[in-house]
Amino acid sequence: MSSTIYLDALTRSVEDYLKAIYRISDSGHTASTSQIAQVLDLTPPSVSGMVKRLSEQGLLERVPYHGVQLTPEGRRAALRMLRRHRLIEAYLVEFLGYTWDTVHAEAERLEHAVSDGLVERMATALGNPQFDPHGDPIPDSEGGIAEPAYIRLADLSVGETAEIRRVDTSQSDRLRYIESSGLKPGAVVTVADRQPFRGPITLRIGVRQQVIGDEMAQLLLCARPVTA
Amino acid sequence: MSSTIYLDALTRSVEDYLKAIYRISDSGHTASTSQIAQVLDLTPPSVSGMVKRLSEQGLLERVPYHGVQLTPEGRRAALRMLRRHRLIEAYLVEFLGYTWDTVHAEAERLEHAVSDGLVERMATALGNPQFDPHGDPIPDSEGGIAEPAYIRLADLSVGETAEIRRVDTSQSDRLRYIESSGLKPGAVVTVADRQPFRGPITLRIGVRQQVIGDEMAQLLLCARPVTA
DNA sequence: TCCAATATTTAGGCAAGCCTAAATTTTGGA
DNA sequence: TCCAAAATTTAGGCTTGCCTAAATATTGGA
Ligand SMILES: [Mn+2]
Ligand SMILES: [Mn+2]
Ligand SMILES: [Mn+2]
Ligand SMILES: [Mn+2]
Repeated sequence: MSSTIYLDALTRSVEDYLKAIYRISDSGHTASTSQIAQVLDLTPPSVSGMVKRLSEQGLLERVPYHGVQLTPEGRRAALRMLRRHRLIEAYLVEFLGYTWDTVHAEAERLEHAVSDGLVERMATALGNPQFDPHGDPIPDSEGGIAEPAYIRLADLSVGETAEIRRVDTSQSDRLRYIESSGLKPGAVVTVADRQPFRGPITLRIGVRQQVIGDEMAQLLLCARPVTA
Repeated sequence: MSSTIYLDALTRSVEDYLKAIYRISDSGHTASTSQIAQVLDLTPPSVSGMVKRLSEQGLLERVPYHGVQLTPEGRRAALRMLRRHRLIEAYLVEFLGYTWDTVHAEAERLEHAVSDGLVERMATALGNPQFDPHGDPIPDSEGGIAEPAYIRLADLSVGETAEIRRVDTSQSDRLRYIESSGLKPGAVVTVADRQPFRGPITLRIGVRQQVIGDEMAQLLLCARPVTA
């Protein structure tokens, strides 16, 4: 078997599969065929076939009918793609006038075409940022990643204050709404009211007030204030 | 038949075929199967098959056993790729520290992944340049291209003075040699001596003197001085 | 004019990646 | 415990794009 995998010989499809599987199985868990199919917008049989090939290549471990998990090699490849994707997003926003709601689609293609060298040049131009425009952490070039544990805004109690740090979506319409509501990463909010049954949440943002639904509140990842 | 071709639905392979055919058939001429195969580093049967598909798609006209020619649609697609390729090269050199001998390979991949929007943003950031780092003309976004008629340095006579404007190679070793000899676009040279039988040419570059072989002299495209 | 060398195409095959339809396995509720 | 619904895999097929080997067409020199 191939003991070393040449990460830069992977196809676009394979790279997107590995990213998807990484995303699904954030904590030691397993990714199912249908979850992968949903994320990549493919049919389950397509995923089933690809996943078999990837396990033969040593990029993931497969238990038929029970899902897959990345091997260390697969994980390395996935993190390499995440670094690329997020640095590209940051670069396009910083230097080429992109906005956070338009940058994802562009990065989704470019991530497969840039060289390692170009990625590092972009990182240098940006000053080696830790986070992309959505607050997603950027893995370092050795494949290390810091995944801070955030709380969803939907889980805060009335009276709590927190800073929005990360946004858990790449859908343009959601992102535009979040921005127009003043809820981008960096915003500090206080929960003024919460209606039961996943009802609307009323926030204080500075002097303003803003009501948001549960679906949006689930997307906003926050950190409680530094207990100085 | 499809009367309009969606240029942004072409595959990477197809885009590279069209560029290659455009390059080969610079003047109304025809591109042969083996020429295309050589440029793209493929076997003639592969080219024969692809070329048949492309002619069915209306991107080129094919006379079996006698070569192909781009249709207006095919030409449009080829020029679109040239614009992308050359603007990407210019951008990487201007803003990301690339050198002219390393930039081609990167652009060869990125040209297929960028969106029209990104290309135009790069063009704007650059101030809509007319030429890339190698002196290759950049087609405008409507598909117009100015191909100035240059003289090869190898065709200048003793005593003639000319400005180097364009370099007809993308090979890194050649480019590095040209740069180290002070023969980049912009350099003004005078032919001091020419040996017969495609022998070495001696140039004066300012106060310096430089001897180059015929192979190199063929790559350097020049303009005679403005006859003020 | 003819024929051998050269160029091109045709034939047949393969891998990657996708699909639909059918078969099989797992699972959760009665 | 059992069985129907849901999840997954298998079977079979298609397109793209490449290859090698064999057949065919073109061409230039004797
Ligand atoms: Mn992608
Ligand atoms: Mn992001
Ligand atoms: Mn290319
Ligand atoms: Mn160039």
